[in-house]
Amino acid sequence: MPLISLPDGSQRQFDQPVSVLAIAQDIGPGLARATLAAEVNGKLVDASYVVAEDASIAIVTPKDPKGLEVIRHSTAHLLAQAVKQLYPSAQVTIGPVIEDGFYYDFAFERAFTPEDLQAIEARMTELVEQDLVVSRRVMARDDAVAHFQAMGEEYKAKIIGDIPQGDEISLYGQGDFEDLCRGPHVPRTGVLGAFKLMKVAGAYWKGKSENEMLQRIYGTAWPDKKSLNAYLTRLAEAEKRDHRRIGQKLDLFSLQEEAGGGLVFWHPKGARIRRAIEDFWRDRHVAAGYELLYTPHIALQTLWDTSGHTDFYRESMYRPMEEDNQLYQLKPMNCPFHVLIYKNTLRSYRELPMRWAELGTVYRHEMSGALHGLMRVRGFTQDDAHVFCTEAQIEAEILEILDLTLDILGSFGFENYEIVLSTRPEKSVGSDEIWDKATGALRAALQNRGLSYGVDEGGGAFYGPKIDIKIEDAIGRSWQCSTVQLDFNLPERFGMEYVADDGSRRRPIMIHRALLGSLERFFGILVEHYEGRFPLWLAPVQAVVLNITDRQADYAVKIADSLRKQGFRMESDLRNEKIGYKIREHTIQRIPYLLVVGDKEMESGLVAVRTREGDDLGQMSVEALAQRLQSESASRGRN
RNA sequence: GCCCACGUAGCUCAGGGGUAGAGCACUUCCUUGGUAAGGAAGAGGUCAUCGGUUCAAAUCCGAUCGUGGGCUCCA
Repeated sequence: MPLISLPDGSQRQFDQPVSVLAIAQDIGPGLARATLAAEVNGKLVDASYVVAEDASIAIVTPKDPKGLEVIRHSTAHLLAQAVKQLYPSAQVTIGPVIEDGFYYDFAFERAFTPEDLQAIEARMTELVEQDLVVSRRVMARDDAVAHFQAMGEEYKAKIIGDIPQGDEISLYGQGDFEDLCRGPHVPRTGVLGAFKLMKVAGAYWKGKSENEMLQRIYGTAWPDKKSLNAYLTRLAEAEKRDHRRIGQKLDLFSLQEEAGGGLVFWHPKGARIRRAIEDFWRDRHVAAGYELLYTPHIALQTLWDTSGHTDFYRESMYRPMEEDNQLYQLKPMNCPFHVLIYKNTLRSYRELPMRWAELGTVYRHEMSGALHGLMRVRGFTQDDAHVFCTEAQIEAEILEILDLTLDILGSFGFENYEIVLSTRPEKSVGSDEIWDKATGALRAALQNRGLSYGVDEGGGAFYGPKIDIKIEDAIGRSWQCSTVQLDFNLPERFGMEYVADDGSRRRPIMIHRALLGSLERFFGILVEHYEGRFPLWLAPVQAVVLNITDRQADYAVKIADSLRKQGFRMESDLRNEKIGYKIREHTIQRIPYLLVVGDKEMESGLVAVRTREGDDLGQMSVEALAQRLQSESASRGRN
């Protein structure tokens, strides 16, 4: 006689055990049709699940995030069924739900082709039309192993072997296909349909590179066609913002095959933006009490032995080069160099904290397959800084760093952050006391500024806890750029000291921090964030003067020169082309202001101003325009 | 590093065992036109590199390099 409590607080009494579906039916036929699964006392179950006792129940429909997960998971099964029908020798492995969709890994003697994907997708659609009933059954563990082995599904058998003893082994069947699965699943294949197979890729069994390579098929699935199309549109939007594409069109940077992979060439326009970024970065750092350093690009390998990099980081370092019977190492990091400067003289507690920053270019031999536009490169410039301080100064220094970070990121239009505090991992150096104190200081600093943050327990580096800050871009993607890490290791390895007020020698705390991460990567993110429409203070060309006929050529040049002398980045386009053509071209180049000069402007001594958004601001004097540019530039796009 | 795909003019791409194609960009000429593409002509390519198969290779095969999507990695 189950008494069912619903989320709205209402209750329903049933004479005998009832299925979730029957309960939904009892509430309304519309709900029954939409029922995918249910949460019974907080546990996610199938629609066919029978409730025998009193319970609180929430029906899961496609509108529910959990419903969407069920749809994606069931679509993954649908994919597996279609693959097994078309390619019986393929073995199924795992098929989890991921962000925006799902994938399924198969062991198959060859790679799936795009044509295969089309065939599989078509078969999936047929299976949806057949509206197969999805049913669940439970099997004893040994029986299940034997069952899958008999079917030739070695991987499934292995997976069951890894399921803890005592756990229920459930199988889901639909038509001729049955798969090991925890569930839950949709009641019928007919409720699926808004899906698309996206791509094939290789993936290692269990994600380990020493294991065999499987064929992974990625797909996306949604409650309805409208959501699917919205998602596909979103993907197309993201592709339009691709920094590689925009970088090419706006002539910002390139990667050169003749130079090697992962090495960035900044073209004049990209370099202008970079300089604007760097100038701003330096000014803010000096204002925040940092000293700016320059250090070499190579150093004796023995330095990297001391720092421990040749032990921990060898595979990412370029091979050393030999000179004068000594090995020199291209630097993958700047830290040891800053440490050397620290150690150049005896330090007093009176000097601490010391804040040293450097735009330091480093080289890391990233795996060829990992390279990606500007986002993952082999030579890049870190906006690196190291703060050396006493234990007592940690919290105050972290506060300073957080303030500087949020100020700088905000200036680039990033106002939403996701902050994670990572604590001590199992393998680590340093005493319990220092870890507790340091982690507490990080936490206190975050709380002091009222910042909400997550905690990644055990996610810190072996040498100290850290705070990572992810920024959210214009289309909601998040990127990790900033990191603040405490380091108990390098000061130890290098024997760093300072003389305390009691005359004793103490070890300083070292804080590593980068705000932008790598200039190359941050630039790539900026390009995508602004879709190449850089705010005025960053725009490589802030305004271009366009003459209508040759008669105004001298006047156009005069206007451009005048503004250039006032510090604006100007161009003039005197080509013998129609004004419409020039406007189109420079609008596509995303130049913020187009200054049109014809006979009328020349006579009145004004310019006609048009923005890249297409707004006509009318005529104005050069002085008025300069003032406008000045204040817009100074605001950095903030109101 | 591993799996798959791709590499043709500055760019975007078509073609494909028998003398290399388009659009845009570029150059020259005509046009001097008021807010997103005026017209004509011309120039431009060892078809990524190296090797193999073939009477003949841009095309087929292999290796290398690079690019893309994943995996892995990312103190």
